[in-house]
Amino acid sequence: MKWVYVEDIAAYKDQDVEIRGWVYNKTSMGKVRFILVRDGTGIIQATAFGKDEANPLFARFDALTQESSLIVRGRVREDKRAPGGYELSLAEIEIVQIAQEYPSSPKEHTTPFLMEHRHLWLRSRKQHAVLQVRAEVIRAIRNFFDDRGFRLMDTPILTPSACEGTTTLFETKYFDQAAYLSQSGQLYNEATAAAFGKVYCFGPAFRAEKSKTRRHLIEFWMVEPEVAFADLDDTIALGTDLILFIIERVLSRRRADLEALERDTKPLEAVAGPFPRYTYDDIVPKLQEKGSAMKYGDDFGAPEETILSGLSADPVLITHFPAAIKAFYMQPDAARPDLALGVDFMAPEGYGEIIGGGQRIHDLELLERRIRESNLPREAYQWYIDLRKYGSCPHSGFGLGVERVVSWMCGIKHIRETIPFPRLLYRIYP
RNA sequence: UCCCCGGUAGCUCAAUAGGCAGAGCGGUUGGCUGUUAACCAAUAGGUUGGCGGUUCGAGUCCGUCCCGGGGAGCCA
Repeated sequence: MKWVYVEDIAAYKDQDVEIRGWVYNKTSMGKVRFILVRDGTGIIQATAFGKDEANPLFARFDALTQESSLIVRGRVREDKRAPGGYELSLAEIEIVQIAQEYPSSPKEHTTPFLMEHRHLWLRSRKQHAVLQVRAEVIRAIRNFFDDRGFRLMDTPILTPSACEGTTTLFETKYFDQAAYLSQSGQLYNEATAAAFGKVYCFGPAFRAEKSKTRRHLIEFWMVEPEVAFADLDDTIALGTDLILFIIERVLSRRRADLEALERDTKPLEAVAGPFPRYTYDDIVPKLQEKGSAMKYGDDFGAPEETILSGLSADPVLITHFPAAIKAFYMQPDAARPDLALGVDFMAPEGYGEIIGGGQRIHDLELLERRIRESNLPREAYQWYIDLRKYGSCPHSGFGLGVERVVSWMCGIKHIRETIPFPRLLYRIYP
């Protein structure tokens, strides 16, 4: 008998098939029995009628517990009463393992309990839907760059020096020396971009910050493109195209998952581009008008992100930040050297910053000066400085946080549900 | 790191003013031919997060520690 998956079941109407999976739930009415069988791709109801105690089918049915693994065989039948439109008329149950008493029921649970059982929580409908969307977002990102001639250049996770402040880095041993878990592949991207023109890296980033918010993970995934000879406007255009592409893919391919999450898709459908664009100088008075207490020269806090989120149905772009609050490698504006040619993309609906990027310094002397002013160890950056000696050119790129985009697509409140095993400030288990 | 909240049965929660620790779900047993978190009946299930204190008596009050949750700050 053919082993099939629930997501393909419609193709097997009125045929005998085999499904391998787990008991999502079961119920019995005396002479009619139902098993909701979950196989990883979907859930189908298997039904059996009768009350023949000699029939091993019924004895096996009775033995099943929640999340027991099993193989069911039977005929696929169209039935309007069944969710999904199809159910399986049971001919045979083969028990693979009887699950011990399952710690969670299909009823309500608190966040600490669910997080403690994250390895099992993944089996539930909503978590399944979120992670399907995540997989789609990642696939969309890879397709987007691969189809546009970008080369995937993996950057190291173990790095020899602090790229930014050491307080935000995880330190580990590298034989006899110290090493740090990468916060970003960007500096290495600048090297590969000079070798391949258009590159991207895609991997985990680690931050040892004691951030305890719904928008931060200690370990998160980031895609970072870098393009040689591209300026700030080029990188804004690229980021805009990427976001529109991701939304289109999720809407066209994961609509059923968005429905399972009760995500109102209208705000996603409304995102069109080009995205509204403000300079830092323009946006600060606007924020102050709307009640923000920030002063010129401050970075955005949570209240500012909320106001920015409400300005448009599209993501809102902020450019030309004061150089003092941005990273050392940001290219200053030619006309206003106190401003950096950086851009932040703020997602609508309160999902915060999803892209941060900009143009990098390509002038040797300027970069050396900025490294000195930032009190960074010159030796550690020698290779990075070299890039400005040998065929330097203007270049730009950005980083997009995968989990924040997935949160936004799914319309879920907390970023911890957008990755199978979130690393949080007070949680590293499971 | 700071502010706020919480920890009682496997889970979700009750327990007047300090006075016998309970219910629903889940488990088990039985019943029921269309259930979707079924329903009906019965039944088992407890070191009230740890330590110390006040009291005739502490789940409840006090101290302290631990573990979580919400928010702020921090945050290429």
